[in-house]
Amino acid sequence: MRIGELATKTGVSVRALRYYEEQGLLASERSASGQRHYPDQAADRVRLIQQLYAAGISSAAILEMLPCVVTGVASPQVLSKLRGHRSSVVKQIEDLQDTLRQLDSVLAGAVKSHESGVPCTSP
Amino acid sequence: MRIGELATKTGVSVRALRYYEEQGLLASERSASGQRHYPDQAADRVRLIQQLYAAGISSAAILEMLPCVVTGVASPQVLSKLRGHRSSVVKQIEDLQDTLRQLDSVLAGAVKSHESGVPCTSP
DNA sequence: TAGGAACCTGACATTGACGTCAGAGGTAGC
DNA sequence: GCTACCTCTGACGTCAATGTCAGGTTCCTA
Repeated sequence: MRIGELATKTGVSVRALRYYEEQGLLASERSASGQRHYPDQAADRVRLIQQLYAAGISSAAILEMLPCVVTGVASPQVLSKLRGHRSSVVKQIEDLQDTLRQLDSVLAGAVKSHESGVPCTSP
Repeated sequence: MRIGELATKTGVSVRALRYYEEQGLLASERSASGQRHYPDQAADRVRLIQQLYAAGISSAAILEMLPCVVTGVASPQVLSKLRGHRSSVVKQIEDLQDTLRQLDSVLAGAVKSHESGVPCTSP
């Protein structure tokens, strides 16, 4: 498929896809005229990339770990970096759960008292 | 306390604290010479701000919700925004848990096979 | 074969949360 | 009062993942 189709299929912009290629994260075959063509599995890879981005992992780090994620085989160095990312993701989850509790307590208190108190709107 | 102490106490840079004030997130008393002075509770507020930032909430949104988080009273509009942020945090957590599973499956596979296979190092 | 949609490269713009630097003034211990 | 450190404002720099625009080429359908 061409880049536009991949973009609509994955919900990622054309610009972002070209950026992924620029970063070495996503390969493409080129037609004689220079247009990019992708196999079907490219969509999965794009989703994987997005997922790793969402975990706060940089493109350089993704580049490093991507082949391992695909092949399932990693050198010890890459392995330890993966473990590092893993624990950072775990910490992010814990922090977010903390935040969730904060928000929940605010929501609980606010819902109870928003009729009687002085509601705050804009600063 | 002065800004340097607050910075070391919270692990947030002096620059960031001034930025928070610039955004209206953190107030300070000024001495006659113009230096910022903070009460002890400022440290808690800074931590709260950091927590909200970590949840991907923008400074404008934090500014809006901060008084409510402190007082526990919110207007219906702010309340619905808070709910919106809540669900976005929930989604972030779910996404990160997905990523965690991905990383774990990679790690499991890689640990098993990193002696026999062709390890991938740098691209 | 015409014309509009899709694509190309290249380059500059954007956004948010700071980093950093300059030049000047404040604070505190001795 | 000296000295070392702290703080001030203001302004420009950074970084990463895109957005956007320009000027040109390619594809597809009627």
